[in-house]
Amino acid sequence: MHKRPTLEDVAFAAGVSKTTVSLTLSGKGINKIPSVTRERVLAAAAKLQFRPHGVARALGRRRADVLGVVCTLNPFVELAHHAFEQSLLSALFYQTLEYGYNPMIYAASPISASKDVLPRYADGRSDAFLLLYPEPAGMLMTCLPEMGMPVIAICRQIDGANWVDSDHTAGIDASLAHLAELGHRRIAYAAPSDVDFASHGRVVAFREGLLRLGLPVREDWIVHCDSEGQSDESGIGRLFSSAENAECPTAVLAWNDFTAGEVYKLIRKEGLRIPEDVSVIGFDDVPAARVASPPLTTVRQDVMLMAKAAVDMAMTALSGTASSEGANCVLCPVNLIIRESTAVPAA
Amino acid sequence: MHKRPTLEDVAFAAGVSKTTVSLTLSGKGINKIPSVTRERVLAAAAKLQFRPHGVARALGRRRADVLGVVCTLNPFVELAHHAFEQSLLSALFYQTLEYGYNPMIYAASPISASKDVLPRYADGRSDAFLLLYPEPAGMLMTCLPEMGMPVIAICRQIDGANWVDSDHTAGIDASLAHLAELGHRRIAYAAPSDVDFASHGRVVAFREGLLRLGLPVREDWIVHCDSEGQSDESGIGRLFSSAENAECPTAVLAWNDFTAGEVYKLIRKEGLRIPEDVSVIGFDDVPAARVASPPLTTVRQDVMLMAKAAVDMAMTALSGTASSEGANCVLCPVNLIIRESTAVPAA
DNA sequence: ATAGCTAAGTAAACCGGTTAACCGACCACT
DNA sequence: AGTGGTCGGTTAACCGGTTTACTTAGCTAT
Repeated sequence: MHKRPTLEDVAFAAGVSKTTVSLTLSGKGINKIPSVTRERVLAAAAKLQFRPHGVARALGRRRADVLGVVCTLNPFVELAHHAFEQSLLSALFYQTLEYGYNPMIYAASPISASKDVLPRYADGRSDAFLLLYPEPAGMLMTCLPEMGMPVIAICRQIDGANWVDSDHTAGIDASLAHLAELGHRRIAYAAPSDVDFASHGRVVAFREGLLRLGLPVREDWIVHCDSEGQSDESGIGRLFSSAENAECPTAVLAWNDFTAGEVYKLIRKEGLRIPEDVSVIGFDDVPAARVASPPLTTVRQDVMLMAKAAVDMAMTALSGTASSEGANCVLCPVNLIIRESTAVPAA
Repeated sequence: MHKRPTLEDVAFAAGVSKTTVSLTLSGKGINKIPSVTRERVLAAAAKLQFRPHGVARALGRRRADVLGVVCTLNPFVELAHHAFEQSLLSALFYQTLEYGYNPMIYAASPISASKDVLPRYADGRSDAFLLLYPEPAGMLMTCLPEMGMPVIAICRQIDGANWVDSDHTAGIDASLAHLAELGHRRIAYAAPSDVDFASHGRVVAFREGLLRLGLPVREDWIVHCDSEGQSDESGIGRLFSSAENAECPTAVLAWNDFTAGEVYKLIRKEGLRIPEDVSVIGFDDVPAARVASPPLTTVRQDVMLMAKAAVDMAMTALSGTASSEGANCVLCPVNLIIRESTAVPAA
């Protein structure tokens, strides 16, 4: 465990200068360093077990070969809520490594609210940033680009910025089309209470989709649905406790698979069956969707595709062709995975 | 987007030397720099929006404040298989960030087989490494410590090394005790075919646990069970196709929750019900276990606890107190989560 | 008066690479 | 003989911090 050898040690051992060693090992000296010297250097490097020091390298090249990945890591929220985000993270890691870069994790909120922590981000240790679910007007989305840091927003569409997202509208449309084809005409939407009904893409798409199908949009059927307990009053149970059965929805689109799980519970609490009485469709296609009972029909987001798009985008931005000025956007296709939570509605 | 200010710029603006600025900003100059100078420096730094360059800092201090996390990221394996690993990763990230360190991701196999990529690891960009499921005799486990890199093995108990793992034996014992209490006496074990029955802790604990309970160990009831399709011949189905019903197991311990899902399918293929005919217990408690049908009784590994132990261990190793020589080991407690996949066996 | 100490700060080396600029030798050509 | 070009390197600056060793002024103690 003696001190690690440096470029200079190798240079001395090979009887050449640091420059020659650097050029040889980096491959930049091709057609400048004759092979006889090359061999000498290589032999010396091998004998000393030389390994370039990554930090020094990064400093000299002004490039770290690292992609920052900013995400929310909250220990108080059940990990189950984050199954999709975790899959996406894994996919991002995979794609980043494919390019020979290493992903480095940064925490998003609530720290990012403070201006003091920004130095921890744009400090040269990462060449670009991938932001998962960034606040559109947040510190990071505004400050990092200002400092010349390429930034890619993931799962959030931000005007004027680079972003990658799934085509939520297509997913909702496919869900509605599937339900319509089965014969459903009374369709509700359930989302957690922190989702803004007025603005979010999925809810907007839901309304527009209904209209396009010639179905009425009932605002009282767009409801909040949180984890068990607090959902009774404002929640979904009310939809099905209507006196006249003809007034109940026959299908529910859920915000995501986790919400769909809550919907399952609440529907059953009303004594109804899935899918005989009510059909349910989720979003994301997390692993649990497949093993739910009944297996959940859901819109699958292709995390590997999204990850590849995001990392590609970062690499393009880093390659520094001036074209990197215009914002790049990618809307990834989604797939409706039809399982057993959807069926023809009861007569 | 003009060039980022450096220490020297701040020094010039404040009319002092680089050293003074560095000392002031790092806090090391306390009781050396009078507050009047301090204020001048701070004001200059604020005006210029100075942010120390992390890479330069790391080079100078010979410490990067980064923890390397080495894990397997294989795009060809369904992400569903990795739910537990993903949760553990998230927990590791969280705990690492808590210490003001950033996690950096490295790929494990199959790359790690080659000696050429080691430079990418021990190159000064990470101060220590957390290895998820490392090969006990692999390149990383042997080489990194040799180079003076602290290494923590996670989910794998390696002699002479630092490691953190769950108490698998306790988990198996709790499972067996639960089944025994319900009245089960014929218990099988199912694991994927890449698990070595002879050596792995869980299987060993299974055998020993049966003996301790006075139950017979039937090697033909310790079976392989892979994803659908290839499991028919060597698999679990055979256990239940025995002519005499009295010869069938009444309960199955599964390698993990994913395997338990396969077991569910195969048991049902034989026309048996869970838990009425056969009880099933998993391991890990991934999100899907809760929503399975029936909800799976399983041994929960406390990922946050494991992560904290691992990161603590890394920090201790980095703090450099000589005591870091002896290997540290932590066996984390687990909890049997009793749901609805276990019941009294049929008479 | 002078050695000795402290407070306040600085110069310069250092970390370990990358890279721009330069240099000497040798050869070819005019 | 002089000019220019290529080959095969080298020197030294640089990246942006940290840290060691040293300085200088002012004060005290003897």
